[in-house]
Amino acid sequence: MPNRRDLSHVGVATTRQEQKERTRQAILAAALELTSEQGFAGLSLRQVAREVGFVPTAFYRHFDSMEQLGLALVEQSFVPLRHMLRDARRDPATYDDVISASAQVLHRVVLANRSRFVFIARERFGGVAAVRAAIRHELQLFVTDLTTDLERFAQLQHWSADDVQMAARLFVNLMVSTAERLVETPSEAVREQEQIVTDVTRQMRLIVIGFAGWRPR
Amino acid sequence: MPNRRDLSHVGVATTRQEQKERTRQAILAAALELTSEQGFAGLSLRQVAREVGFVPTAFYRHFDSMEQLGLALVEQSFVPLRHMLRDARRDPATYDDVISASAQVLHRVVLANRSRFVFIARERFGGVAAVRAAIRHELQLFVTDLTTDLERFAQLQHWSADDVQMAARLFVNLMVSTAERLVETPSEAVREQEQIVTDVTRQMRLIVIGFAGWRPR
DNA sequence: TTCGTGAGTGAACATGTGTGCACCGTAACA
DNA sequence: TGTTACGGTGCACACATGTTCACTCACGAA
Repeated sequence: MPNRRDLSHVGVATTRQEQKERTRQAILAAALELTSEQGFAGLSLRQVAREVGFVPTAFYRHFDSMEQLGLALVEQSFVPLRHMLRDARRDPATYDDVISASAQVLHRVVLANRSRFVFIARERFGGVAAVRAAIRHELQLFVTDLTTDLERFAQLQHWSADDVQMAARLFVNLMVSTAERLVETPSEAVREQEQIVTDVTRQMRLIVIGFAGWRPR
Repeated sequence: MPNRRDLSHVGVATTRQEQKERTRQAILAAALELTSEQGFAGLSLRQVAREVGFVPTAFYRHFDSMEQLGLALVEQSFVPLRHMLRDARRDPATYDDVISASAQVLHRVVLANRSRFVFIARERFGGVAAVRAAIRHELQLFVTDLTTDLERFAQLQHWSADDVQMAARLFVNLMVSTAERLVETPSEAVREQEQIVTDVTRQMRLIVIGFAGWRPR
């Protein structure tokens, strides 16, 4: 029987698969860190290995290629965003406040996961086609989810399906643009960060006002 | 006296600076072409040289570094967009049609300058910091220009300066997002291209409807 | 206690890279 | 008609890169 208490060093409990998972996470973290400086396309396998404390060939024990790493990073980077939207749906805020609440939640999530959002923004149109496609797919999921959410709103009940999706896309675009704006503004610039939050609040409000006056054709 | 008719080969009139300008343009074109496949950060000086038909060191006769090339590409890529907006201002369309006219003009300009828009979209958050900054600056110029344009609209006369700029930013975001959408949709997919145009038309209309109901705080 | 599996090693390879340097040929000037 | 300035060449260098292969050695099952 294996002795799970025979630790190789202090502190970390180490079964074999735990260790593997841990270095996998280390690879993801290192790649995210390096990508935020130079972009994923300009990232080399050897750089990742060096950052992790690897020999280059050990990389292949975890990923077949850099492209696979990129896809894993997309997956990982969208997790906080998916959670944010899931929570928002689970706990439906009062109608009037939902706008400014959303803006502030977005702000908080972006700040707490800065490097992941940098990755998404940077690689959305970056050099690796497979990564681009994966990100586009994730964003499209948001559009369809939000479309079904919007269909429940009273004001939009008589809209055509096309129009509802158009509105959903407008919101998702706004979310993406805002996340990009937040990410390209240094987090110390508190004043400008707040300006972005009030901007997106007003922009959403402007759009919602538009809802009332919209007449489907 | 130099003999300008003594052409080195057929066809092209060749003064020295004309020739230099021509190869400079060739470099820009080659770089744009290659960037659309792999991103500027992953583009090497030698690749550019190979594509142009150069020896690598000749590159330095035209640009100090790849970074300088990147900045020149930004400058060049924004030209059609600047012209589009200049023309739009010069020839102010009738109020009601200005929206769908703008959408179609944007569509036309993006199609005619596809590779340039790919470059902007890709490098807006790409790996080269100086290039990112240059693109952000150009887009900020659009926001301030559009802000002064919007201030002339009757409906917005009583808005605060902040609100007008917020609205301008919403429009510029929409323009950028739409250009990105157009660019990531194959130009043969006529149906989807048209969907994008009608989407942006409706989205702008939705926002303008919001203008009417907006009450500054 | 034995032993296979598999994460990580280390050397080697062919190839790509940025840049320095001496060099050429000719357009543009005196 | 020289003479020069300069766009482009060719070679060299010291790197960095992806991938191969045979290897170690400890976990974890028997």
